[in-house]
Order: sequence, then structure tokens, then C-alpha cells
Amino acid sequence: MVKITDVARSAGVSPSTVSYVLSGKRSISAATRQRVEASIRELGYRPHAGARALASSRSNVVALVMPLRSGVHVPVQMQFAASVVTTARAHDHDVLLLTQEEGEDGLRRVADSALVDALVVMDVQLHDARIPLLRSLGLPSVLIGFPAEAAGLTCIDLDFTATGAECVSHLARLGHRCVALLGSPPEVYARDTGYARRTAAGFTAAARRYGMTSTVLPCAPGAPAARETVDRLLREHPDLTGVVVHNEPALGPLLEAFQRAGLRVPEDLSVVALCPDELAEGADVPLTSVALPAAEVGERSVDLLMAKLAGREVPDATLLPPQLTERASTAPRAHVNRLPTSTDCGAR
Amino acid sequence: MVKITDVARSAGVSPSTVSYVLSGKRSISAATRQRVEASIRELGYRPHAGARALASSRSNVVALVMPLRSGVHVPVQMQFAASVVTTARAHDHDVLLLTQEEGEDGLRRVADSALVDALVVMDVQLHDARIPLLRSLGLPSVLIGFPAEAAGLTCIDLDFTATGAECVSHLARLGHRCVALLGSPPEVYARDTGYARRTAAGFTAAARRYGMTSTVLPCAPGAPAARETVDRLLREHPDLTGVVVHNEPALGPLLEAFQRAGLRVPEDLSVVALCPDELAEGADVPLTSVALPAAEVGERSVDLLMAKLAGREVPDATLLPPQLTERASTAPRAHVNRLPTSTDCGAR
DNA sequence: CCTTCGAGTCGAAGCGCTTCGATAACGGGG
DNA sequence: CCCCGTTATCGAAGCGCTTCGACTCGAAGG
Repeated sequence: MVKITDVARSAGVSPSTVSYVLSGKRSISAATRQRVEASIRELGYRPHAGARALASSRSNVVALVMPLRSGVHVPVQMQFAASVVTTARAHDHDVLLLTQEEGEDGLRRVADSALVDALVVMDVQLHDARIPLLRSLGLPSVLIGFPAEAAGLTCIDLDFTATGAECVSHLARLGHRCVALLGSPPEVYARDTGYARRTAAGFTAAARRYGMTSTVLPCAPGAPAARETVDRLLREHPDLTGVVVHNEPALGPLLEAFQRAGLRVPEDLSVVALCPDELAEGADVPLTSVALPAAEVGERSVDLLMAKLAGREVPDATLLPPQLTERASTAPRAHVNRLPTSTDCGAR
Repeated sequence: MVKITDVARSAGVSPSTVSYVLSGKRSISAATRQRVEASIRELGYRPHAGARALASSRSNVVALVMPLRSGVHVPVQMQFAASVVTTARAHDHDVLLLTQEEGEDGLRRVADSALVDALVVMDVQLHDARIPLLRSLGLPSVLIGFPAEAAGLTCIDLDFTATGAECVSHLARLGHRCVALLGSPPEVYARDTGYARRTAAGFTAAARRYGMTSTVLPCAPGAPAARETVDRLLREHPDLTGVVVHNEPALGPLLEAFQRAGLRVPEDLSVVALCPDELAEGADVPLTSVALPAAEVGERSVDLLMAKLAGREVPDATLLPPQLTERASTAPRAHVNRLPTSTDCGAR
């Protein structure tokens, strides 16, 4: 193994000079720098990560805590992870993979042993047991998702409130007057998930602004439940012409249930989905949708982390604006003129 | 930060004794051990990973090289990753996540900087550029998949030859006499993928053993290509009653094409798929299938790695036996008595 | 002309841990 | 009773790097 003293000898300088060439923390004359860099290349020198971590108390590794078997759409998670790794590498950091199951002990372990400098925690719940720990750990961290008590923590996610609103706007621009949000199963609203409520809030508020009739209906998984939900919806709102579906597993069954109820998409019913683009594109009628921008979330979270590591101030909350992609499942409300303001709707 | 000298002082022993309690590399009296362990717990001591790595030249981290954006079924990759992380943790190791894109430089980097002790490399191609590097790196590694020149490398994968054979056996037991393997697109066979050929070889050999008529047909992705393949297959083999599909993206289109051609599954045609269980279960007619045992591959690869790290000898090749799960898509050939040997077919 | 300052370099002191003798205490065989 | 082999423990020497203070040298300022 070639070490810093070998490089130093070969370049005719002291080890500390080599170190300063590498870190840039002190000025080095151009001539020396070049000699050192040549020696490094020639010898194929790579600093020993452990030694470096010990001396500098920086490991240049960030932990990524992933829900490795959860229900969240897995390709989206992958995209996120890929983006985290790529961005971290761009900042000269590596990524240590932790599973959700390791839990609080795992976080404490990697933090206390100085294995990592910082943490990215995915899939944060409203009342997440890890929150107090993260506060006390003394390592910079970024959370994907917003817990109930987010003050002092750095959190990032899609802006679900704006997403709910954006879907309504889109339908409003198409002339729809009566819309519904088909959301997660009831237990999700009750449970620890902030995004469901925020979407609903944005949806409802926007509908009120537009003077539209709106409902929010939870929807259990499974085809029978979907049929039931649809039946009830159409019974209670016979003039419904637009729905927003924020429930990935129920999406297919719901669409089928609408079809079975005699509604064609988009002629009789416009549908906006909150789901990955692949899913929206793959549907029988390609769906107008808002996707979770996983790659961007990953990149931004690492950027935030690096800023914190550099001692810079970062905002507590980062909300990414929704991007609605118009596809075939939404159309102007039949027999109604499009509103005069109707324009392109955000598909970029 | 609490360090080993703190523990030593608190327990009234020397730092080296604490170290030996932790590592078990020298005998320690029960009394001393207990005092030390109590101090460790009391102070919440965690060895500094960097210091440990420096002194012991062991980082207790393994690298996992993943194709983070590839075409392989993503949930299967996730399952694999989860299994690797969990198993590694059980051996007191952590997992560093690398992307395929980091390539050879990435491997060299983490190896030379002693960031990791060992490597798990997924998605190994027949002529993988990383093979020579892995040989020269001096770190233990395990490859998922078999390169052309595997001698001296530790490789593990599903036994695709046996898989091809097992599918044929299943069909044979059901009385089928004329079968086809619908495989990957032509370029995959030409290109760098060992498993496609091995499946085909096992398939063909088994068919010969059973005295069956058999064909292997590549299949391009997309519905039109699927229809074309099916048309050709039925034209050339009018008495075909069983097919094995080893091509995940083409699976749906192929099934549709068969239906369109007037063949009902399983009444007119028995279908065996090589695909994840979820996909097989989710099909209109649940498919008899052989799944890639991702969790087991992950666990076994880490076990192999740990054995190598411990200096034990391990087999070069580990081939996991296929597990065929019988579902609704295969049935006895119509108007033909089941073979007398017909029994339960391997669904466990 | 002497001081001051910054740029550039070096030497040495650790960072927290492991590990290799060395040492001591203690039985047991000759 | 002495020597030897265990067993249990300690002290010290690093592991390879970063970083801090100190030093030198030349240029700029008074």
C-alpha cells in the first residue's frame, strides 16, 4: 500500500505538504503542487479512509436510511437512492445503506462510531420515533417527509398541498365544477402520514377558491372496496366529472370500477393521478398525473446535507413544486365551453 | 465522545484489556470482562470506526455494487439489497452502496482507500470489464451472475440450466409433447448475458431427454413483436401446447398475443414464466413460475464473503436450485392421459 | 534600511484504536 | 523446590493521516 510519506518522498516534500495539496487548506506554489500531483498519479496513491477519518474527524460518508421492504412504490425509492448516491459522489462522499429496521439503534451506532458524517432519512412519519434521536445526535440530517414537530429539522418533500391545489386548478381550467379526491385508506389518514392530509387540504381549499363542489373520500385497497367507493361517490355526487386519485394500489381497481359504472375516461370523467410517470403512461388511457420527483428530492437532500456540513445555514423546510403532466385522461367538461383562461396546464 | 481510555479508567484496567474484551482475541477473566462490559454500557461507549479501521486494517464495511437504473425488475433488486444489508449486519458489517456507473474507478477507489473489506457485485456480464480488476484488487468479492471466465472468482446465481430443465419437466409431467422457450431479445443472446443461454441449454437438453419437440425463440419487446413471434411460433409448431417465457417485459404482450390467436390458458396452452412471484400472482390467470430467489442470493453472497474474510475456502460457483411454483397457467394436456409418473410438481 | 506581512513549507503532535511482546501470578510435574 | 507452561493483564509502539505552530523568504510599507 502506498502512503502519504511515499508520495512526499517521491515529490521531495514533507507529508504535510502533500496533505495540503490534497485538501487545499493552505496555499501551495504551483510548482510544488504539480510535482506532488504527478507523484500521486504515478504511485496511484489513495489516502487511507480510516486514517483520514481518524485524523480529521470526517468520514466523508453519509448514511441513507431506507424502508427496504415498505409499500412505497419501489422504483421510486430506487430512483431516489440512485440520485442520493450520485449526488453524494459529486460532493466526494460515499453512501452507507441502512434499513429502516435497524431503527434508532442503527442511527445511534453509525453516528456514535463516527462511521458517517450525516444522515438522510427516508419515509419519515408524522410521529416518528427517530425524531428526538436525530435532534440529539449532533449530526446534520435531512428528512424526506415532514414530521409533526419539524422545527429545527431540515425536511424536504413534494409540496402536497400545492399538488392537491394544482390538480384542482387543472380540472377547473377544463371547466369541471364537481370534483372528488380519492385518497388513501382511512387508516392512513388516522395514522402517521402527513402527506395524505396535506393533499386533501390543498385540494379542498383550491376547490373552494374556484367555487367548485368537492369531496374527499378515503379508499381501501382491493377491487371490491374500489367498486363500493365509486358507487357511493356517484350516488352522492351524480354530477361529478373530475376525480383526483391519490392512492397508487387502488388506482387500477378504481379505474375499472368507473368503467363498470358506465363512465368513459376522459369523455364522462376526467382523472388525475398522483403516481409515478411510468404507471401513468402505462395505463389503458394514459393518465394526467403528478409524480413524486424522486430524483430531485434525492439530489436536493444531499445538497442540503453538504451545505449543513459546510456550516452553511439551510431552510428548515424545502417544498418542491408539483409538476402536472397532461395526458389523455383529462379533457374539457362535455357540453361546456372551456373557460376563457384555459391554457397549457403545466406539462412542461 | 467517550473513548477506550475512558472505559479503561472507569473499569480500572488498561485500554488494551478493553480492546481484548471487545474482540475476544485474548482470554479475559470473567470478573474483568464483566466490569469492562458494565463500564461500556454505562458510558455508552462505541469504538471509533476510523480508528479501528486504521489500527486493524479492517473497516467492517462491504461494498454493494448495484445497477441502480437498469432494466432488471427493480423490486427484485431491492429485495436483494435488503437481504445483503440484513445479512451483513448480522455479521457486524455495514454496507456501502455503489452504483454500476461508478464502474471500475469506483471499485478501485473504495478498495485502495480501504473503505471496504470486500465487494458484492451485482449484474455481472459474461465479458465484464470489472473482472480483471476484481482479480487484481486483492479484496474478497462475490459476483452475482457468472462471467465467461469465472475460475478463481466466487460466483452465485440461480441455476438457470436447471431452471430451464425444471420447466420442461413440469410440462412433461403434464403430458405436453411440443414446447417452446420464448426468451430474451436476440441482442441479449448475442450480448453479454450468460443466463439466457444457460436457460435455453437446460430447456433444450431436458426436452430431448423427454423426447419432446422443442424450439427456442427470442422475443423482442413490445406488443407488435410479441404478436409476430406468437404467429410465427404457431405457424411453425401447430401442435404446440406448452411455452416457457423467460422475458419479463414481453410477458404481458405475449399472453395477450396468445389470447388473440385464440388460445386459452391453460386449456389450450400451458404457460410457465420466469418472473417474480408478485408478477405471476398478479396476472389474469395466475402463472406457474420460477422466481429468482433474490433474498437467498443476497444472504448467501454475504455468507460467502464473510467466509472468505475469515480465510475459509469457499466454492467458486454456487448455483441455487430453481423453485417452481404451480399456479393456474399450466394444466394437463387436453385429451391426453396424464403420464403415470405425474405427481406434485415442485410447488413447496 | 528595518519592520511587517503573507505565502509557502516543514516538523511534530496527536486522532482512538489494535496488537505485540513483556510481566506477573499460579499450579503441576520432575 | 525449581522450572515451565498457562492465564490474565499491561505498556508501548504504531496504523496513515491532518493540523497547528514555527520557520523562512521575499516584497511592501514606513
